[in-house]
Amino acid sequence: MNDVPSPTDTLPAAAAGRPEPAAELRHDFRAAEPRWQAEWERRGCFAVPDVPDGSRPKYYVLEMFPYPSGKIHMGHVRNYTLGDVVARYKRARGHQVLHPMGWDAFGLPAENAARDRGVHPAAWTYQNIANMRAELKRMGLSLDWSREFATCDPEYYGQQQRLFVRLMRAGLVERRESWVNWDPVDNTVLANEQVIDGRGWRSGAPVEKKRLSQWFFAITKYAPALLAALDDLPRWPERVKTMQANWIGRSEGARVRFPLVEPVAGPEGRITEAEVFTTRPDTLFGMSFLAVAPEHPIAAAVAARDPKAAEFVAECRALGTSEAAIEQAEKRGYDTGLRVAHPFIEGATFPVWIANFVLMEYGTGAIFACPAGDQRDLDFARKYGLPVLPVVRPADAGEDFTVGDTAFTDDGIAFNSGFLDGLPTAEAKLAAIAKLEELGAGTRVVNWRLRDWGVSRQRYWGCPIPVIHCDSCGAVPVPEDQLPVRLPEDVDFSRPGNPLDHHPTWKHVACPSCGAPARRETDTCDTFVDSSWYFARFTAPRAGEPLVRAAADGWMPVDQYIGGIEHAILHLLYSRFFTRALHDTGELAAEEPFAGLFTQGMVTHASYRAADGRWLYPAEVEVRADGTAVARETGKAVTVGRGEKMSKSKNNTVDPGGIIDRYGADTARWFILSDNPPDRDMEWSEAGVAGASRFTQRLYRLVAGAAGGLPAPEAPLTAEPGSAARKLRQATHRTIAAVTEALEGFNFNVAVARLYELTNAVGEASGGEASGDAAPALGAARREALETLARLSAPMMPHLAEELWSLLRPAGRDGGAEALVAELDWPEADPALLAADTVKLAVQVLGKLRATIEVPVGTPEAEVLARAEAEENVQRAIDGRPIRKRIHVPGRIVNFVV
RNA sequence: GCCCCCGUGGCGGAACGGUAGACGCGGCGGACUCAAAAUCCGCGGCCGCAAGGCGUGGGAGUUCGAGUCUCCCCGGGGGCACCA
Repeated sequence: MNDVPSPTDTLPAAAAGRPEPAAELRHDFRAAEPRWQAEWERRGCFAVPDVPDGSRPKYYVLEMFPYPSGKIHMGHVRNYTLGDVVARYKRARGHQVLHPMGWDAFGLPAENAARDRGVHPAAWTYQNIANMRAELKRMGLSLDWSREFATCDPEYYGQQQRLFVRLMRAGLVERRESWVNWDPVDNTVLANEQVIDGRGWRSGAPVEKKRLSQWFFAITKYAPALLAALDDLPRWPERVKTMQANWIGRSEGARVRFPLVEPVAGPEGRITEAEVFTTRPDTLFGMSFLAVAPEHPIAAAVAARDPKAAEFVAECRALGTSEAAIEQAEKRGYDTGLRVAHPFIEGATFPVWIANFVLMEYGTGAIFACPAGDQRDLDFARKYGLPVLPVVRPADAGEDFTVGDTAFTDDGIAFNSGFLDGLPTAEAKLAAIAKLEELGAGTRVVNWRLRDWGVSRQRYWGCPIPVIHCDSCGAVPVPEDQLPVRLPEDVDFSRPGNPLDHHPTWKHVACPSCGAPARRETDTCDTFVDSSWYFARFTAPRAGEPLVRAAADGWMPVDQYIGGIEHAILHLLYSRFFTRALHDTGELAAEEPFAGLFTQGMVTHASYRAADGRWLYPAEVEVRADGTAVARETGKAVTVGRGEKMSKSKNNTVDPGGIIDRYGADTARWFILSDNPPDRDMEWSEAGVAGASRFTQRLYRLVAGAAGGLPAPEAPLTAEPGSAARKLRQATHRTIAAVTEALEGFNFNVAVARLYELTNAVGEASGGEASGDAAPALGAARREALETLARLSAPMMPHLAEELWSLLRPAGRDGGAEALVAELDWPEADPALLAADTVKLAVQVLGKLRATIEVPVGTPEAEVLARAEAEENVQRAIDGRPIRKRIHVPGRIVNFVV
């Protein structure tokens, strides 16, 4: 990688031809890191049983498992470092910690590799996994690797097929024909969640509408539960919950039936009425027209007999998916000539239009329009000269209230509305619904934006849907004793379309039910299905059943889940649904998969773009002192982008492997944690890593230089009040408390800062060496401080922590009996040492700082106030005025009000 | 358009309603060195010689006291979006 300086100036210094001062005081991470990784492995520090044994409270830490693209990137490093801090900390706090790793291994890139390079998807995927596993292992993560699996293992997807047929039997999987989002580049269907701004989430191609037979998971059955349960997830970020709530999209209103004055012949029989969904039944008296979506059966019925209508519908469909339509969003309509009767106004009828702004997917695909109360309806009415009758006025407006080009959409008072006149909006809604129900013209309903989850994908490299289509028996689930339905290995990727469908023999099978010739389902599952239950599978990854109750119920839910915000909706919502479905089919007890969720920020890096649009590598650019930059080759100015997400296309990636080669895993981990709060985007910088590296060396030197001269570990910790030893002990114990609090709150950057402070304090305490009786006490205090540093930094820099610990407790070196830091409990802060002996108080006059005084803790208030008042600056600020009030917050502040 | 989050030194960022800027990066000065690197020591919000004054996007408010709480505005980021 070009922006990683060459390794010639790296450690050890001797390699670069420099003198190597005090070699024994240089931390050689290249030797130490693999050594400690091997020792953790040898001692089985991170392995746990399938069923938590109850000796300690369980804690399940999980990071979103990676897609095996071939190399780990900095986002992975950040993700897994954050998780490892939590895992190691919780382990030290006495929990039995499950911390597994696996691979989200199905997906289109493997098929693309097969097509472009002639490698089989399985070979490509497993090779990538091998590469990435080796990279991850170098990070020193405290993982139970014995639980590793890939979703493309037949042992995994076979169990998933088992779940599929069980969910099918439970009525949670359905096959039906529907309009689907078709990605013309990837040649497959996309879920609604995978369409972003009208384009496929992977290919970026404009999505087309197609009508196909598809498999659906009945996520809508869980819409109310998925929404309500968000309130019971206190350890989830608010914004993720908000995004999910918006996506589920609950709205209260009414369904209203409008009888057609003359019924029409639709494609599936006579249509006698139009049903609409509305959230504003209180505005029914302001109705101007009724509008249906171009895909609505009434539109189809009209189009069948009216060529102009047919033309309009065809135009809408063509435009419906193009970019232009999405951006322009011009409201257009066609008057069908049909009319509907009004439920409240005897004898009144209104025209029925086909309108391009009405969505077939939402509500009933038809609306009644009250232009005075809805901007879109108003725009439409003005364009086509339809009437506009205001029926809701602002509370402070009179009966003469009118609407111009802006609809009044707020709540107000009903008028021009018969029996609703004078009612505030909330009451008017209730009254209108009551009347509709009384007349049999409508009902109160709750409408949901969420659609069922279409999981069929016309791809090869995915979990085959375990169904067989039989002409007489229909869609028959594959019997469980015939699972897994394995992917065939001899497939042709050169032809477009679904390779499974092209396979000469694979799909031809006998019907499991009647034995007649039948066809295998050739669609595979959306890969989001694979990631919707992997967290539960980790609890018993080799079992012959999808889940083992004792294991799943023992470990689930995941106590702390960590990953990127980009999965706020898709993966997290699907997993929540799947967990509920598995709960309802008796597979596990948990109803929610993730009790705690943490969303990390991106890793960004500066980027450089030349005037011709080419992205330059950092090495091709000269950055000037004022922050501007020029291309080395041409001398022309380049645009400097601060903090852009690392991306190969922008040439601003940094390869984690190179960083670990040069600085070691601990330095990379430490920098990533220290830079900023983990939920924000962080900017990767060479200077920052170098600074982190300096600290690891400094800490090592501090411990290695002191270790030989320290008293034995058993030496008594005694320290006279006011002595240097006591001050150091207080700093140590305050650091324990502060780091603990910071780790609990995910404020890892603050934990790092506290460790810097303690390191500084130990360095200072060794400056003026104590003499006589004080020397042993200070020595013991220094041992305590250094041992504490090793133990508190272990979650973040686990290898260095072991190295330091082994210097301080040499019995553990090279496989000795001494415990490793990874096996130790978390240090306890001694409450008696948390408070200093004296405290500095700020003295304010009228809230402005005028002096600080230092008083012994516990000084009587009267004495504190007297000393504060006596300060010269305080007297000057008071300026002879009488003091009206004296405020004293012990240990914090004194404020005089004059 | 609706909803959410965020605005603090040159930079990343600290701060139970209680001394704003901890800690780090960069910078400056010094020591060591023939010199450099590494290391160590010191300085460091702004204005001012100083005394002092001003400072957490802007404006009001609550409070003895506001970066923190309330309201309005400005700016940045994100999510949803012809959602009836």
